[in-house]
Amino acid sequence: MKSYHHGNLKQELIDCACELCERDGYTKLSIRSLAKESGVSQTAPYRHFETKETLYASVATEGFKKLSKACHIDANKKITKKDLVKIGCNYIEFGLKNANTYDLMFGTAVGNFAEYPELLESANSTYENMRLSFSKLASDSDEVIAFKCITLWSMVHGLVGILRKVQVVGDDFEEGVGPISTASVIATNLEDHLDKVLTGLIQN
Amino acid sequence: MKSYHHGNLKQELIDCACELCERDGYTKLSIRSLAKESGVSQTAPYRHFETKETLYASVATEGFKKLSKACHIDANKKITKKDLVKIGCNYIEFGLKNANTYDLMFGTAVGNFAEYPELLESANSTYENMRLSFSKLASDSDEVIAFKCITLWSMVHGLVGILRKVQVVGDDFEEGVGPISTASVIATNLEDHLDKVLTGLIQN
DNA sequence: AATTTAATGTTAGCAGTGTAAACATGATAG
DNA sequence: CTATCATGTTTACACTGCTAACATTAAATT
Repeated sequence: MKSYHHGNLKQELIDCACELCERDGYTKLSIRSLAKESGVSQTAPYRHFETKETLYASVATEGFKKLSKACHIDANKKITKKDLVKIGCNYIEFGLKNANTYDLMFGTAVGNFAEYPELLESANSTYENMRLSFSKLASDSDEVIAFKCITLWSMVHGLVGILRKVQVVGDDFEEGVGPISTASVIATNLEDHLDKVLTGLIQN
Repeated sequence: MKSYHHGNLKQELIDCACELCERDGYTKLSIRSLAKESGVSQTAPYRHFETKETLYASVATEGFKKLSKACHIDANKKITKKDLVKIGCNYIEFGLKNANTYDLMFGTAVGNFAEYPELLESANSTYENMRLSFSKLASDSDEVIAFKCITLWSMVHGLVGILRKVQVVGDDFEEGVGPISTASVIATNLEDHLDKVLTGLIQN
């Protein structure tokens, strides 16, 4: 004897969308199938999400919260280079393990973050977290800190993209020198790799 | 008096798709609208592209050819660090100026490159180009060369992603330290930035 | 040269999508 | 108790990818 009003539809839709997005990719997600999954009429979701993009924004927001948590470091203790390497590793791990959600967060599915305050907030806070960690590593100027932060971010972001893509590019054309084996070497030695690059970054 | 057979439909569809993809993003592209644009019936494209993904693959292939050209360096002359910086800059410029096509090339729209030989070929050749340039810079082992190549690639790939994304994240929350202004500093000093990172990379 | 075959195009139609409009229900505020 | 408003439903439209059956014409075979 189900009641006319669902009671918790919005949250249930978001949760369900997060799962399906991660499982099948956001392109496979449809509002209608989502509604059916929650046992509700096809257009019920529109009472909670103006458009599909709004739903995407909610999923992306959840994603940034998780990413933020994965890259968070205890603010009290002293920060070392090793900690930043850890942050980078955790970031990459998140990107690889939540690849489909990551696409939603950094792709073009959500056009303008500014239209979704919660998304903007969660994305900015992810950045701010990383920035704070850098600020505790050395007594650089704010500009230098921000610069290093963006550099690390683009580095790990790029690695997520390339490590994923390379799996899909097919076999190596030369033994041990092709992109796949090289990428897998990097992937299995992520810490070393990030350490090297960070060392160069920090000392300049 | 148009004839029943178009004569050059496949190429015209690809050209048109490339334009529309770049203008509106590949998600806005539909086979039907593409057919209409070429003055042909809705299902005519299916004689040349098994599925929409096949069409995507063709557009992506064109993209890699252009990227390859943009990152190509005369094989005869001696290669210096400056040349590699130039390659990186050209890569990033391509990614920013052809953002929507770039999404198609590096996103998940085309699942498995191996299913599309031409795409695989053009993507691998882009990598191979970059690898060759590195091999002429110093007498490293093949493994080291490949490693440096993947590292540069992921670096510039990441910068493309972050530089684009940051435009969308909204205003800085602190004067001059937010991601936007920092990213724009990097963007307007790309050469310096890449030079710094490459220096660290090459010397280790 | 005539005829078969294969490539390329069309028509009709299915199942699925996002979304808007009009209406129904029921929780809550007055 | 009643009016309001958030939430859900029904219906409908225009669009999509794609398939099957059929039409036309270019190319290959006899």
